[in-house]
Amino acid sequence: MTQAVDDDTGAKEAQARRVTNRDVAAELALVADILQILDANRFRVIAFQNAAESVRTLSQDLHTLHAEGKLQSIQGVGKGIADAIAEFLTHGKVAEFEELKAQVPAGVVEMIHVPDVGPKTAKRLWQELGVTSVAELRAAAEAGRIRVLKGFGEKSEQKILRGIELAARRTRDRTNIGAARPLALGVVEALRERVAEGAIARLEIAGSLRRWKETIGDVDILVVSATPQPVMEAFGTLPQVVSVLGQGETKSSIVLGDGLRVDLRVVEPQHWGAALQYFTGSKEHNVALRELALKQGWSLNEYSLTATGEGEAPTGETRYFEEEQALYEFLGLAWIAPELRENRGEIAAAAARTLPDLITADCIRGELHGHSTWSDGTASIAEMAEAARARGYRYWAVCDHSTGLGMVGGLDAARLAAQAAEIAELNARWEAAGVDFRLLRGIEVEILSDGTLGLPDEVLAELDVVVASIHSGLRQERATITARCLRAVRNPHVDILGHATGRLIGTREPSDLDMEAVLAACAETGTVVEINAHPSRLDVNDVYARRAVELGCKLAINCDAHEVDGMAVLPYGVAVARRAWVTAADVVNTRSWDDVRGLLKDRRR
DNA sequence: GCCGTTTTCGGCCCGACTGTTTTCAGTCG
Repeated sequence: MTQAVDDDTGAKEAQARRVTNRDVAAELALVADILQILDANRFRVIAFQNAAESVRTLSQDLHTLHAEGKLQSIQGVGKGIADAIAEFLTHGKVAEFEELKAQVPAGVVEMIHVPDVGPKTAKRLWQELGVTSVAELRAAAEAGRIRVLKGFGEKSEQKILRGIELAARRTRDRTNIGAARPLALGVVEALRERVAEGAIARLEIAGSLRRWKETIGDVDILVVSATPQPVMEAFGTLPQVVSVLGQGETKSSIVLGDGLRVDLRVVEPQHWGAALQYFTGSKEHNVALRELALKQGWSLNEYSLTATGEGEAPTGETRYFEEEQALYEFLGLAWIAPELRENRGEIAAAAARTLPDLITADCIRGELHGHSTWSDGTASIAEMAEAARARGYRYWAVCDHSTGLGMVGGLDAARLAAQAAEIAELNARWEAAGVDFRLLRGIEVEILSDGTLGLPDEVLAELDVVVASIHSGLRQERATITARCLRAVRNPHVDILGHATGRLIGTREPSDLDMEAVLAACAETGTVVEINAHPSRLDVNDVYARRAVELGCKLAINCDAHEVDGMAVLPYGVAVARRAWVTAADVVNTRSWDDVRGLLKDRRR
């Protein structure tokens, strides 16, 4: 359809079409920062922060919701913010926000992202010293110009310089879980080695790592110890430590070499349940839980419940919980798995006893996407199969790249036939030996730029499993890449849509796909949606996986292994599924191959 | 600015640590 563009309205609207959920979330967060510096009502600030977070984790596209007049259905978005979002979507900016931005230099907003510099500090340094950027902040601190201000001293300057240093050290705000988890486990191991036998009675990694969030802000370690002091000292002097941010009687913070911050908290045994709950979060879950407690007449903190006098218990009565589950039960809730604690309906479900029976890693009976030296893998098919068997799998699909992905020397029909002979030979050997394991013939077929596939249909039809993925042209415009993806999904031979958005966490943005349309098409055609378990991908993510199941899709959790150790990432994929409220029944590769085959699209084999 | 098995108005979670103070504000989680 073509339309005359007779003024700049059309151009603006064309530009506005490129506004993404992420853009809106960033804008709302920026407004929250500015409002903080301007010392606005703190609840107004929180409202913008909440709205930003809701938009950021939204599964549906804002443009769609706007067109349907449903912006206010987003949690934390009322009339005011809905109107602002609508204005941003159509015009690319919001008049009211532009006025706010004009009041505070962008560099001052950046300053509040320096650790230990908050809105109050940034505002004073800006207004009293004329500091308007992080660079100027560093210069002022180095020149000793900050200590002259009332309430600041030499240590304040050092703290600011250290904050700038730490901010520069970390390449991004959050660390990928695939990097953070081994680092955290290493800290725990080193800590245990350096304290006396029995000094640590209980220990758990809490925080976003316990919730298996895809990126980790910092690591929270919770400990019960009769002798906290030596534990604290050992923690502060671990070999991994590059900086000690603080050390008190019950709380210490350190920074590791790559900038990851680790907090250690020591609590008494009777506080364990409340403390573990508290430090596991999320903040949003905790706020909702405390509100629920207040309605029942109890104030909740990291130690206990204390009666407010509003309920039946006398004011000041205190309840302690040695286990987390007892705390949840006291509030009338089933225990909630950490992965669900994001305030996405889990508290209501726990109250109604309708929480899902979440999938676990040992439910996985085989995988439907992995590579070998036939394309860009580092191990032979036989080696990969042995690794799969060692993990207790009953089947593993050899899905090397097809032609159409130049750099990895993908398989054409002839090489695929040659590969089939190798697979058949291995399968025959196991069958003769009575081994309950089989390799599946598969392909990771390239979705070409127009939505056609890297191999012809008649070749795909012979295979057990066809995974279709996009590896290039990821930056195509929304309508183009969506149509391309839909065409592949509608191919009757495509069983699984591989790593749909193509994102690489922290380094490559997801494609601008209309995921609602893609997932709906997967549901309609019976195309299985992959959760790619590689921690740099985790694609689809928890939000889309949950939406996929809501729309009626089946999922597959695949490691996309390129080496024998590549199957070790399975827990990350399972965690995405758990965060998406997924049960074993939603995931095809929790079943035997005979059952999986019946669920796949192409039934002509 | 948002929101409602207390409410369309009046709430909106709670504590540790730090640095600079002589009682607390700021920051963070």
